[in-house]
Amino acid sequence: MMTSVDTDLIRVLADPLRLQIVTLLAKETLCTTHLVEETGARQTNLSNHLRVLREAGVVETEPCGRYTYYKVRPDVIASLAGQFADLAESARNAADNKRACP
Amino acid sequence: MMTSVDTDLIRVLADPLRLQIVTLLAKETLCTTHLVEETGARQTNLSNHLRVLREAGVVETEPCGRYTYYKVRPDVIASLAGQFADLAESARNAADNKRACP
DNA sequence: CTTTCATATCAGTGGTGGCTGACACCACCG
DNA sequence: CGGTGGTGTCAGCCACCACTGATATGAAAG
Repeated sequence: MMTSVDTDLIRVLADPLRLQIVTLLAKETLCTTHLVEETGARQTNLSNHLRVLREAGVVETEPCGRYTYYKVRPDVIASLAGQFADLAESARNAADNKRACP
Repeated sequence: MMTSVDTDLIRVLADPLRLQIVTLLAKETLCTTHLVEETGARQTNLSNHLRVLREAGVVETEPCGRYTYYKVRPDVIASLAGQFADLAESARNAADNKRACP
């Protein structure tokens, strides 16, 4: 039981556009051009967010000619899911574990 | 397979202090005074964050005399864990699902 | 080699959100 | 009842982050 969630990772995913990117990449591997079409955001904006996701280890790149493909790393997302699952499990057990009034 | 995560809920948990509050409350039910001692933050600051957590449905209050006890709602955290688990599952299946270059 | 296109990087800027101090409210206790 | 202590609310300030435009890089096409 760890009951400690990686704050930095959550902060990375807390942005609407970044979460949309991850959701899209979770369905299929895409390159930046596809993401521009899907999200409607500017290329520069997407590139910045992709850099954040890359540095956080959420996505990984795969050059293909002059295109760059992005894919999510499932283990990172699964790890986060596990951390929240542990937190929920801990919360269930702590329901009647109440500290006395001071 | 939903593959859509609640952005607002993540944004609520993306704050370090709020996540610390949730982590503490996942271990035992506490009142505001305890949280002030544990986190070292000002009472006003904590009250503001607790309001955000309350409005997001992450925690619920239980008045006890002139104290107010807070506890986390495990099902909310569990739901979030499930959403991330679905996302990770979707990402695993999408590993070789690559869209053609434009 | 030059052009073109995809992508990344950088500096500047505006808006959102967190922290704080002052104040209001409510429950206990003398 | 009045005092005390716990808690919530509000307005203001400040910092951080997302978005943008300009620019650099790098690879294919002609």
